[in-house]
Amino acid sequence: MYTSSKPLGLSSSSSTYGAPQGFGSSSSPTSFSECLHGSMDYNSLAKAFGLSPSSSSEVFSSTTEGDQTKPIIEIENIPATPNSSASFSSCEAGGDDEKKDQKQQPESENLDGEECSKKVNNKGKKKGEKKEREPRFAFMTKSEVDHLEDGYRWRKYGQKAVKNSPYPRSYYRCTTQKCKVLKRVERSFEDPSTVITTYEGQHNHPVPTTLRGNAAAMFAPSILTPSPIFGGPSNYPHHHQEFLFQFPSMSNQGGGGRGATNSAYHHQQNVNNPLQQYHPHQVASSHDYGLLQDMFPSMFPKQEP
DNA sequence: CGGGTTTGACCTGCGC
DNA sequence: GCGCAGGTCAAACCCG
Repeated sequence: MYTSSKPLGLSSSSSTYGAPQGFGSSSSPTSFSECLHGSMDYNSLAKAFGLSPSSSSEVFSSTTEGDQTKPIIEIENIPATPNSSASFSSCEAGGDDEKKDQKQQPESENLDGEECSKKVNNKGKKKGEKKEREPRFAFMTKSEVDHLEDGYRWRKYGQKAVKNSPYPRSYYRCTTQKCKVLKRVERSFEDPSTVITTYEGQHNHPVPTTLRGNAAAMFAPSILTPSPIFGGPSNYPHHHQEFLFQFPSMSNQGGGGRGATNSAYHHQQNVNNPLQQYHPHQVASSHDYGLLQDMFPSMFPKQEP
């Protein structure tokens, strides 16, 4: 079981987030990647997944036992800092970080030469500048490889051993200039076959088209489009990945709470096409369905009256 | 040679 | 205040 026994401890005080467009404008994004690069703001994401911006870390997960397909995704809500207001406005995000940054500003300005070279952290930072924390969301993926192709190009900038885990955590940042999206990848110590990927921020550019192996085409559309990729050997030319959105508490919105798994959905469904788990006729209330229609029109077609 | 990875050092936040 | 753990930096290294 993939539960919240290992809280990811995500936190966020969002600031500049793109105008909420949601998933469902007429030019509906159809890929997970689009979600990542800013077609969807965090609030919409949170809302769509039944998350409350003011709630603490919520983890939703499940697995389908007894089948080769054991896809898991966790969408986590990243709350604003406890002391800040519940909104995700840019103003409120600034207040908190402001303090941090002043604190983060030692006497480096007086350092010269070699001394300065040791204070690597003070480079390019001036008083009053703040390090903005972007909203994050995380998901778990069954994969044999740590770094999942998501259509974007990433550059690894660090790796750290994780406490209580034999697996290190890797830190990536988008290689596109001016794109500040970060990504952390770690393997679950509870289930080594599960990779936990955390995205922070939104891409401000389209998915690169000239990727090695055309990963963008390979990965992105497959997430939200029911396709043979689920449940079959399939379109993954390079490695094996299994993937599934796990919508939290669709028919019990707000009742789940931290770490509550939507166990009502995670079994007895068509494991060969996990996406069908979330077919509206089966799981979603009308209200949720509306949200889902907005989010994933391809998955939740409009119902004729 | 340019771009990506590795890795040790450093910084910060947080709990005690 | 101290220690720990997470996060970031950047030099060194690797590779195509």
